[in-house]
Amino acid sequence: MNERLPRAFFDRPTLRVARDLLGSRLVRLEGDRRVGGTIIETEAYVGEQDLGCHCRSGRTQRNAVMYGPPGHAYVYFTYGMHWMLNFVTEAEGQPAAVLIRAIRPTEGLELIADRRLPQKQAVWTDGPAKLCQALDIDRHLNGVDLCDPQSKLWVESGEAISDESVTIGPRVGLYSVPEPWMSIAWRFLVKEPKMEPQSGWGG
DNA sequence: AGCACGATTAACT
DNA sequence: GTTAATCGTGCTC
Repeated sequence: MNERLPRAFFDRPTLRVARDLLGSRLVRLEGDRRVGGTIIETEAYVGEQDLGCHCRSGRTQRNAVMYGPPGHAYVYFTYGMHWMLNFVTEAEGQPAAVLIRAIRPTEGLELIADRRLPQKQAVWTDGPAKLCQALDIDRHLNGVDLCDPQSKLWVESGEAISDESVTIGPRVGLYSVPEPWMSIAWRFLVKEPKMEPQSGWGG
């Protein structure tokens, strides 16, 4: 089960891709060392009509990757210090992507520790900027083709996640976005005993 | 050219 | 629960 997910996986409705990414494995190759983990939280950002999406004002230099073909990485910078990793979905010309919000680290823990200590392991990769720091993901990976056998970032199939194990809710961090986009339930989260969701999810 | 703000995090009280 | 950190981006003048 070490094969990259094919472009057809990403060339589908964004909500389905976001749901199906749960349980799959994010892999980053540093030299000959694998670093990564199981995807446990995602969010969907779908098209120019989605006022929470970076494409709400049309195509710009920053969001251009989202308008390209599916299966590419859209990596952007925010809050003056943080990087975010997304996967482009749907057909070329149709801007949409899935934000990777959290993974459970499984490979390359020593490399992750180098970049995340002195934080505790439980919080090494439980946020979108944290996992980018842990996997050393920044502007250099923007636009990378996840389906190119040569690229150093990709996704592999992993464990199956049943619907009973998935929590669905509103996307995080959209404060001044009009409804229904602020509250629409486009966030997908694996229920895990170990990694408790953030506030507002009182299970 | 200037400005307000952001798909967040970590360290506070 | 609150807030500083920190700068690229997109919008307004």
